[in-house]
Amino acid sequence: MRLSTKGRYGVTAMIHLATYFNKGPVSLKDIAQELDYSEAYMEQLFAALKKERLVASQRGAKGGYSLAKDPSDITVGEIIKALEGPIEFSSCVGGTENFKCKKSTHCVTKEVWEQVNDSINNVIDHITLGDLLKKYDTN
Amino acid sequence: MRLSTKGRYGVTAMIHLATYFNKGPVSLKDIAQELDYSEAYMEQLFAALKKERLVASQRGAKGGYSLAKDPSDITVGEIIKALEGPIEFSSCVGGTENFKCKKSTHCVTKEVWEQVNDSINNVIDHITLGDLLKKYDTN
DNA sequence: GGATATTCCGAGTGGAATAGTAGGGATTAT
DNA sequence: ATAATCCCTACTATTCCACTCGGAATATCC
Repeated sequence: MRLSTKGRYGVTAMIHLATYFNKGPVSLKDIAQELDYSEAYMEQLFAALKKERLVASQRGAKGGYSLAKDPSDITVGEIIKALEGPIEFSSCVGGTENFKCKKSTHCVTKEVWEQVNDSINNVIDHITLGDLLKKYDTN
Repeated sequence: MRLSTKGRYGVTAMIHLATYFNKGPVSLKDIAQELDYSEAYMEQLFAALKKERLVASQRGAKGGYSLAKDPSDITVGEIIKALEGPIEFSSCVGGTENFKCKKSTHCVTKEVWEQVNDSINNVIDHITLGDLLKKYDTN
C-alpha cells in the first residue's frame, strides 16, 4: 500500500520547478540530472502534468517546462492525481464496482474506506507547492 | 494507489468472525463460502492474522478460527497492518531508504508523506470491529 | 483406531502493473 | 542549417498480486 514512483518523482520534480518560477523554462534534461531520475521516464510524467495544465511547455532549443500557475495555486493532491489517478484506499467506494452486499458486511467496510480516502485527500489537497517552498527556503 | 485485496478481504472476514464471537470456531470453508472468497487464499491471510494474535485457531474436525480478543479490542488498523505491513503512502519515511537529500527537496516532500501516513493511521487505528458490529446490527 | 474434517506449511504460477527503454518526429532558438 | 528540446508510440524487464496445489499435522467422531 504505497504511492508509486510517479507520485513521488512528480511532486519532487514540481518542487524543483517551483524554485525556478518566473525564471523561464527548465529542460527535462536538467530536471532529470538534478534529481537523478531517468529523463525518458520523466517525459511521460510531464506529459500527464501538462494534460492537467499544471505545467506549460516551451519547445525547441532553450525550451523546457515551467509551472502553469503560481506555486501557491498548485496542490500536492493535484500533482498526485494527475499522475496516478484518483486516490482510492480501497474499492467499493463511489459505486463503480458491482459488489455483493447481501450481508451488508461490505457496506459497513465501505464507510471505513471512505473515511480513509477523505482523510488522505484532506491532507494532500491542502498542501500547495507554495507551502513547501517556504519550508524549503528556510532550511 | 489502493489497498490490495488482502486488506479488504481481511477486514470483511474479521467482521464476519466478530458476529460469531464466543460462539465457537468458524471454519475457513464456511467463511470462504459465505463471503465468496477462495478458501486456499484465505488460509494465507489467516496465517498472518494468527501470527499477530488477532485470531486463535482450533485444528481438526469442528475446528476453525475465532477472534482472539473482544471485537472492541481489535482495530481495523491492526488487521490491515497484519496483512499488508505498515502503512506507507510513500517512502523516505522512517529513514530506511538511503535517499539523496543534498538539495533538501526530498526532505520537504518527506513531511508531506508523513502527514498523509499519520492521517491514515489516525483513521484506521480508531475504528474497532466493535464499532463496525454496532452499525452492522442496526442495518 | 480408522475415516473425516480441519488447520498448517511451502512452493509454484499466470496475469497485471510498475518502472522504465528505445526510436523517431515536430518545433524552435541561434 | 543545426542543435536542442518537447512530443508520441511502442516495447521490455522486473516485480507484485491473487491465487492454486500438494501434502503433512492434528483433532473429532463413530
